Amino acid sequence: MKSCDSAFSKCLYFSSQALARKVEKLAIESWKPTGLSPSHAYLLILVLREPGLQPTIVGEQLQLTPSTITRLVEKLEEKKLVIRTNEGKITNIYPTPKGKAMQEELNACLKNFYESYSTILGKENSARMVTDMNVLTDKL
Amino acid sequence: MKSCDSAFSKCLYFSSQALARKVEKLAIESWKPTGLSPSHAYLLILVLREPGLQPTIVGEQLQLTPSTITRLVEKLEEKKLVIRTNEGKITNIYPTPKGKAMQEELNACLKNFYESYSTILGKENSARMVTDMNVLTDKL
DNA sequence: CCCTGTTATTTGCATATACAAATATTATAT
DNA sequence: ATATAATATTTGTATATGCAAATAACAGGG
Repeated sequence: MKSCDSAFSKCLYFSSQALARKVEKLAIESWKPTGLSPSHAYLLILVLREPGLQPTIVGEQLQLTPSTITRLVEKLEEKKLVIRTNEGKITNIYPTPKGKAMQEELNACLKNFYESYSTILGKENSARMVTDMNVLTDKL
Repeated sequence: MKSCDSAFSKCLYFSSQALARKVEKLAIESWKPTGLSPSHAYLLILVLREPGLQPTIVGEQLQLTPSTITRLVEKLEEKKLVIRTNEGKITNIYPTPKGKAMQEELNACLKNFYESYSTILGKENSARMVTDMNVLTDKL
């Protein structure tokens, strides 16, 4: 069934949830080669770009709560892709060598993911939607 | 932090997830008076409109998997808002009197929710986004 | 220098959701 | 009529996420 035919097709809750789930599925597929879920992958990309990043900052960047960040980092630590150091109340997250080794692959997957949806939706089309959605998010 | 300032603000995964979470929060707030989560509320609204609806149909309407529907219905059954009847492999979901009694309230919350986001985002603006998102979802 | 409030992070608990397998029923083909 | 395929639903299990409370560290005022 197409989502535009649903009884709630005019409802923002429905459309945003449905879209997010569809996109997530596509993302999971794109990141499968890395063995990471999308959110883990995004987190790792962040700390690869800026080693030593604090959980709070990561949370802001990914728009996730601190507790969620803790859980994500724990997983990445188990996989030996990042390490946490603790000084006072401040935690810093660094990529391990094993994590650094994934940089190329992660960027490739990010690109693949981007290609896959912009091929389906059209480059301008999807770019416009992305910025529009960000505007909505920031207004809410 | 604004989502348009995130490192991944150009990424559909990020934008759709962030938007969905924000909208969900707003929805939770809107449906709080009913004591139901948004998805439970939407399910109940559906079976109130069309008593006897089958889980499969509900799943299509809400774009959720059958197992999720089972779990949602279980909760609603615990709360005595719906009942399931079973004939062969077919299950029908009916609202109970207690469920029917909520109809007004549910519609009011639905309206409130709609008002709350269309006030923030503008009526045409949000309506356009909703249809655009549905188009994306159906293309993916 | 202590007390109090603020900030950073983690933990306990609860939730919605999905996938894959199990179960049960119905339809179809030979 | 029986075997096989298709369909509808449920169950077991795993996941990401959030809230509220706990913990820990730091900052400022008296």
